[in-house]
Amino acid sequence: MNPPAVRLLVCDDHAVVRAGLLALLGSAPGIEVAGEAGSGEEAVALATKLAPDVVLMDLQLGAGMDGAEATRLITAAPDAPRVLVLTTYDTDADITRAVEAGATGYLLKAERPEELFAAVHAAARGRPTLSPPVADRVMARMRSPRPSLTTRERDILAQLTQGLGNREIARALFISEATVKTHLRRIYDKLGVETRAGAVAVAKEQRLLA
Amino acid sequence: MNPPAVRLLVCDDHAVVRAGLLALLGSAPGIEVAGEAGSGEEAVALATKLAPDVVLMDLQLGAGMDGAEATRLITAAPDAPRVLVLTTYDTDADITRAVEAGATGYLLKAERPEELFAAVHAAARGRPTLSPPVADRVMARMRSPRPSLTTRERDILAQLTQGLGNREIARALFISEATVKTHLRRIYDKLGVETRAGAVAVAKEQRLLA
DNA sequence: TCCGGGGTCAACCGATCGGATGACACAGGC
DNA sequence: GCCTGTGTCATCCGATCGGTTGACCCCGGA
Repeated sequence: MNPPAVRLLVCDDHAVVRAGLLALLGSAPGIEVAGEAGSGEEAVALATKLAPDVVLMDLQLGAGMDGAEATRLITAAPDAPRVLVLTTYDTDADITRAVEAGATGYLLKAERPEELFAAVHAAARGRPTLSPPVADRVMARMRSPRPSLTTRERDILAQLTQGLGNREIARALFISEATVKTHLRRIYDKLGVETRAGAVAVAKEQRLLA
Repeated sequence: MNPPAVRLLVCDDHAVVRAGLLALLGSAPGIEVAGEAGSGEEAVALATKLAPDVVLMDLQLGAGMDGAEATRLITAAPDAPRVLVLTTYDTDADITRAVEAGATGYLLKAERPEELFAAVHAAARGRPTLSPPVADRVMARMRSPRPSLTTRERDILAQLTQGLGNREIARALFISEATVKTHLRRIYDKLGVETRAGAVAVAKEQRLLA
């Protein structure tokens, strides 16, 4: 006799995609779709109410709570369900945030459906799954120590992406222009750029900010 | 007796999403999924080979041909199928390019599945469908004459997002620095920013390029 | 305890940018 | 034929930025 089906909660803000996932997963062997959520808030609520085995979570959820935050809240509960992230992007920042938030696995939407089914089952047993491109990035990160920015540098960068000048950034963060310049220099070095425009481009490209 | 089912070709580069759409649409009344494509090139080829009534097209297709280009090629053929764009984004640039490429409708993935079914049937009969947010943007564009950049201004902006200085941009485009500055000034005015960093941010944010 | 990383600040200088203005050529539309 | 939009170029100047160097404080780990 087969083990009981994995009870699954699907969270994705795009109704069409969500409906597609429900239709797809509903027909998968050994998987039972327990519910669906269109926002992070809803996912957190339903995770408690429905007590599924696995939550399939998109990271980009439009307005409101994002997928990483929802994952954090869901996995914080005692006897929490496993969270399997299913998203489009494989940037370092996204992966890191998801894993730190307690995700059990990280799958790309570009993955084959069979891989998704397998990952859901694996997650139910607490076994992690990473899409190959994601695994590559994790490995690469291991090898190259830390290309990441400090908290303060991210603050500066955030202001920079608003198009503010040094004086305005200084005022916004209650520090001197000199300090702003110091941070900017380090940011340029870390990002491998020479100008503020380049820094903004890299920041947006690699999603370095929330 | 019912009319024959609408024959549909689904194009999306994310295998999981594509499989979900197939599962979803396969169970919809009056719709028959004729095939699926994971790239623009494949979609163009299958559009000819399968001669579907409607092609459901994602705009972001990762590497290779993008959805707009595929739409252009598909609709260029005599007796071509209708192309219904189904995507995540509702930026002016995306909408404009899709419509210019010959799309019959523009739906967001956030739309309800029933709307998608209705839009597919509408498209089969040549009737356009626009998601409400998309319609809003089109209307807004009608009212405010010109928020768009000229070809040359986009060239400049593209260089700017590489973090290049005025001199480098000038050399790259074989024009003088003075000309670069003139274009930049107009770009700033159009985008409502004051600095190059701000311009890059807006460009990335609103996907004004590529 | 010493050391290193993170965060803060200062002063100086050359290079670059942004602002303002004016000009010319060419295209297409009225 | 005129006018508008686009693309090109120039000059001048003040403001800002980027580069460099040096410094101080705090904290936590070796």
